[in-house]
Amino acid sequence: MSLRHALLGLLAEEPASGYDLTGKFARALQRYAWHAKHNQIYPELTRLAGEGLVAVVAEGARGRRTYAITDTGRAELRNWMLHPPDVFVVRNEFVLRMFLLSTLDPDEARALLRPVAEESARELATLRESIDRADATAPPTAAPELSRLVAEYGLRSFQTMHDWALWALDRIDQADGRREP
Amino acid sequence: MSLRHALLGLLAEEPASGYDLTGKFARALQRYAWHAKHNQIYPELTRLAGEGLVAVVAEGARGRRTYAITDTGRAELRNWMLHPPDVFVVRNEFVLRMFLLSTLDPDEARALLRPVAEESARELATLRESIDRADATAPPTAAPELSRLVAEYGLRSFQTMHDWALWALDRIDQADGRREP
DNA sequence: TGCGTCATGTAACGGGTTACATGATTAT
DNA sequence: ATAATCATGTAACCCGTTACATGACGCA
Repeated sequence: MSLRHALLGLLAEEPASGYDLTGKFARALQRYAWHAKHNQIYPELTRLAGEGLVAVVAEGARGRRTYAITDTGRAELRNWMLHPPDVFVVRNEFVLRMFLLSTLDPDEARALLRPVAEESARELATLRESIDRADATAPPTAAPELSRLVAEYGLRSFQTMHDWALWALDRIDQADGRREP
Repeated sequence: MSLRHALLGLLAEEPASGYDLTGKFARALQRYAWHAKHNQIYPELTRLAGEGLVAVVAEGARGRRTYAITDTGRAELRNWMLHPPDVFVVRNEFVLRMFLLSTLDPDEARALLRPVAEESARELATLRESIDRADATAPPTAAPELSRLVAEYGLRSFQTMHDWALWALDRIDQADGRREP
């Protein structure tokens, strides 16, 4: 059950409402870490509050409830972080599709790989920009910015995907006896 | 519903029993593409057979049933492959944990990153070995080996993870004002 | 004969998706 | 006024996990 720990983790940074958290998933987490929508987030927040892991710290307009993590919640999050499972279960539809590329013929494989090369380049540019912006605003002597680490991981992952897609396209061309200028 | 397409894809290569397919998931797919166990695979095969996408082509000892993909099944697989979704939903607990590294202090983050560096190195070595073995046995003028492509993707992904973990450890050390010899 | 592997299943439960549903506030 | 955004929820269904369950075959 990773959703609750994702929520606890986000609330450990700063208090937020279900709506805010939904936005954070959509903007930051869902591209490479975890995906959830409001209809899953709201009931889970209610459950977490019932268990005392989070608490409502403010109520605003339109029924908005701002949650904050409690000490119990922090302890639960810490415990979860410090005890990772031995093996991580992977379920990645993109990689599955790449795995099954061999069921297609070369032209079709190329048609699938080209958008991969393009989209990874776009993601890469977006991430690079937001990292550069963050690096520039933070003072150079700042405390260890641990959140910078995962951004770098994302960056490198998209770079890898991009390089690989270009390599794969090239290899298909060669095996196919064709050359592109 | 990717499981059925994973099964169709594996059966597109060669006929297999539920037991065989369970083994393929455990050995090949589950580390980076898709995960499923026998209790999910057997019922799905029954369903696929009911819909005419696969068919039993042999029955052996101990109730073993060998399935093969049908023309209908091939058409369904092809259609699925050629129509990828606009956005891929990602749910990766490992990356989520890296995302939440910033909720820990530097010593704890280091303790989590060290095994990452080690395990990715091991995975890398295993994959490299099996790729080299496959490259060596295949004739150099062989037809486009599309299945070689995803192996390369796995290789590069683990390399990226490894390099990143070492970089992250180093960066934490620096920010922490410490040096390791 | 007994252990390991091959081989297949069922049932209950929990997590995640799709679809449905409502209403307040703010900006134009 | 009215559209966009903010803000929260419920219910049915499907997929995946955990636990339970059984038995045949091959080898030492």
